Amino acid sequence: MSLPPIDLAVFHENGYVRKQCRVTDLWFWTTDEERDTCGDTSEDEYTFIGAPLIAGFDQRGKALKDAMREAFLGFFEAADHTRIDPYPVLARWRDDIHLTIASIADFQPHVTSGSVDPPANPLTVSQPCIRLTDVDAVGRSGRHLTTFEMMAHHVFNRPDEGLEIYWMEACVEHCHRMLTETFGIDASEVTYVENPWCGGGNAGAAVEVIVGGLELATLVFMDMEEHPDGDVELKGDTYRTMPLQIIDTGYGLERFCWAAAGTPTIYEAIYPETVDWLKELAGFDQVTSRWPSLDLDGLLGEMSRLNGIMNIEAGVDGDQLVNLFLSKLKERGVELTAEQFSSVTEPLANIYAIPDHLHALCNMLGDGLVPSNAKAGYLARMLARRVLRMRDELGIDVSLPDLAQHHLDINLGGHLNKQTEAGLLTILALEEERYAEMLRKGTNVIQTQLKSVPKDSDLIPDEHLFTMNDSHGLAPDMAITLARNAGWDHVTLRTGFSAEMAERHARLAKEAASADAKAASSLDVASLPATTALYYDAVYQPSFDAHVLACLPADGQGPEGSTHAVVLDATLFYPEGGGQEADHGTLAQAATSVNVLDTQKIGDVIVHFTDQIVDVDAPVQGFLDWKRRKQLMDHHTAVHIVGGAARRLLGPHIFQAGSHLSVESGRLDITHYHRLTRADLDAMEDMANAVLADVRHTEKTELNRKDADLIHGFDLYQGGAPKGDSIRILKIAEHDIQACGGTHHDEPGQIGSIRIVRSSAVQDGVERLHVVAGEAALKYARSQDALVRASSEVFGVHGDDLPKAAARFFKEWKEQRKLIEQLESEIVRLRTSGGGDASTQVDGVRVVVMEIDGDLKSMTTMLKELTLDASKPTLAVLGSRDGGGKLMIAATENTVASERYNAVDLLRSISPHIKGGGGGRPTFAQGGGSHADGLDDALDAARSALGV
RNA sequence: GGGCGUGUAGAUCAGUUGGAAGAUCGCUACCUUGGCAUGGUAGAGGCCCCGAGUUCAAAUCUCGGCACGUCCA
Repeated sequence: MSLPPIDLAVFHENGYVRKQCRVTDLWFWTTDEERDTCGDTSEDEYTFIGAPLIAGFDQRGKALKDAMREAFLGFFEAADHTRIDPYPVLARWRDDIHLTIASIADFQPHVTSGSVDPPANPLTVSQPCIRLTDVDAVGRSGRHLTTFEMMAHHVFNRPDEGLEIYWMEACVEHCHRMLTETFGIDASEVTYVENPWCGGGNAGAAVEVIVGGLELATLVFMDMEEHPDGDVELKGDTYRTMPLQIIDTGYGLERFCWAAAGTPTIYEAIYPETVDWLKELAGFDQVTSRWPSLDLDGLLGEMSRLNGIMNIEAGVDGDQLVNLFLSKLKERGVELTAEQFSSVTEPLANIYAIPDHLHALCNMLGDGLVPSNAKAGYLARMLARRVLRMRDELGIDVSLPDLAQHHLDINLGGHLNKQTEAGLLTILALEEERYAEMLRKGTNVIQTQLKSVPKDSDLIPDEHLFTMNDSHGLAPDMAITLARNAGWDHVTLRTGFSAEMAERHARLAKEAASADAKAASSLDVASLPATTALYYDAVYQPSFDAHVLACLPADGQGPEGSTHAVVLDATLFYPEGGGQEADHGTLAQAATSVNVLDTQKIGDVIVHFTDQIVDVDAPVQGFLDWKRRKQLMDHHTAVHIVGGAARRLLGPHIFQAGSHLSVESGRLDITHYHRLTRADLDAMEDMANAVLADVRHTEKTELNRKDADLIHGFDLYQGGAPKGDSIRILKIAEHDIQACGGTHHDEPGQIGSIRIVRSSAVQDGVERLHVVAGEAALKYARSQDALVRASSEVFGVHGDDLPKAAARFFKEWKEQRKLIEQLESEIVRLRTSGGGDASTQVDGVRVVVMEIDGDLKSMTTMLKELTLDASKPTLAVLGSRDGGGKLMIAATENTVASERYNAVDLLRSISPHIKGGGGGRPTFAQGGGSHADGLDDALDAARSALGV
């Protein structure tokens, strides 16, 4: 079964009729009886270019957006909706996406699943969103943006519970009234297209709102969920109705602005100042003077109308598209060459994309994101690099921080959510440095990569281009430019290469995704009741009484040595989670006591892995390994305190990127754009210890998610998105407030002391702090002392003098090593000059056969001394008893010595005496063996072979 | 999270099949010059990132670690 028609009173009352589109086959509503296309097809051109459809909005840029947003939100407020503040563009409350891609993303997954109440109902919001899927089309299509505001009105109905605020009829009525009354759009310009929506496991009827050939909004009526027994089929999946009915609307703020401005592209409507500024900097008007006959305005007008019907998406082949454009333009009486076309469109595409990318970048960094080579941070770096590349292509000499400063002032009114302006500019300056460094290295990479490619070649082999892109960050077009500069004058980029590379990446990603399928726990505890967690309310209690509900065979699930999985009605044992390791201890029954080796949470049930069986349906007494628990708590609370110190000292971009708490130490990963110095660590350590002294009590509260978000905001979710609808919050005075499910001290002073041992790099943009606290801090200090003591005993100095002594010994070691080399070669000189016993003349060649002390390295030094002087043709055979016997033979190159003797042959003939082998070049051979006592025989064999 | 790449002189980088550690710039001294720019000659400067393994022999091959870079999700 498919969905029934959307037949609403609001359509009939406003003179709409239902028709089927002859292009897309979709059903749509229109006031025009004659109309046979739905408005959003390859035959519907934009009608608003140069002829705005929305009157009364004469502003441009930020002022236009502000006025438009206010008109929208004001309309829905007047219609009893509550206006809520937008959420961050970084979706920190979710673990499935990095960026907020739609207004409904604010409420997923907890509100849309029904487990948490929405902040208001019905509500209206204008949510800044970022989508990077079509990043390549931005600037070129005239309408694509990576960042936009999705204006919306949302309703969450629960008809089963009698909560029905409004559904399709009222929703479309609101929409229609707003379009025609608030924005004065003629109803004849508006078509409503029925096009069901599905995604992410949900589906529902939906209406697309098309105005002037442009999709201004989508109204989704989400009331179904994917289910095998569902009776509605959409795009191959079956769905059934669900208890929650959600209205998910999305109105494109920037598209409303465009329809009101009627500019050739959307970018001129929302970023006019930046577009003009960049045009001036890039000298765009020179393009016009280059071809005086070219009607630039006419061309741009036709192009933007064409953009409405042409499908410019990422991955479309560039050359094909140009040809298509040229032929379409020709049909419309605009004739120009491919060269003229690209010299107009290429710079414009960059000029349009730069403000868009800067907007996304400022919003992301503004939310406290740190650029990185992985995860969300990489998205920011990619955008920054795209801006820099486009800037360089335009030949504009303005730094990235200056571009951002301009954008911040003009298009954002100086507003950043969290990050400071100085912080933003610092981060961008660093990104520009990295980019410049990458380009500089690129020139070297080109040389090594293309060594095997002839200079007159037309094409660079694909493999080289892939490597340059994937491993060195040089995009194919950039690699071509660099190659041309480096002397490969004729190389060009093969048509369709970029598309192939994207495919290749997609394929690799798919393979990687299909490769990891993790086995879930096989223990079946789903039928057991949720275990009552005692560890939050009684953090200092070491023992408890409980009742055994189940004792299952461990079945290889637990740690080594565990035989059974025990479930109790309540427990004080903390199961591993939130980076904190599990509690250990014992369970005692009458006469027996078993060890708890691990504790895990499976669903709502806490499982104790034990080394023996316990009686089921019987009382039990549990005892924690209190020393272990206390140490884990020391580290956990300490890590919160250190995290707070980092945020206060380093800036608002510090977020927790992960943590691990064990008995030995605590690890805290924080986002930061610099490597940390010891001075940074010392400052944090001082502040952390001051907190121990100053803060008497921590505050632990439990709030439902809605209130937690409202009261504390999203900085709460440092350690990732919590799962349930109830949030535990740990507050350490004003120093640090976080959602955390771990066990914590009531009194920070219990920790004693905190040491930040060192920092290391996890990935670019993430620093790992190694922390020891309490007993572990003491242990650490002792082990450090022991190191110093042991080392200073070796040198025979006092611990304070250790660095000086080590430096002196290292320096002397180097000097003496040099001296030994000199002396060794001096010995050789003495033993071989002036007719010493080791040296014999044979027909004009000095033949040296001698045993020396030393390894291969010092032997080569001596051989050099002997054979590198061309005025003294020499054949030298050196032997050493080092490591089973070494032999080394060399002849002075390009002399009678090298003509007469072959070092390799000679070596092979004598090396059996030391039970070894060897090889090398005819003038230089070396080898070794395993029988040092045979060295004399080997050297004698050499002497007799040489006749000396 | 996955893939790929790179760690060699103070700096930037070469280093072929495992077989004698190199270039350019910089540094020091000397020569050339009235002085400077420049030019010339000579020299100093290396735990070839760290640790194991294979081998007669490892900067080079294998494994592990550390640090950095890059692409993708």
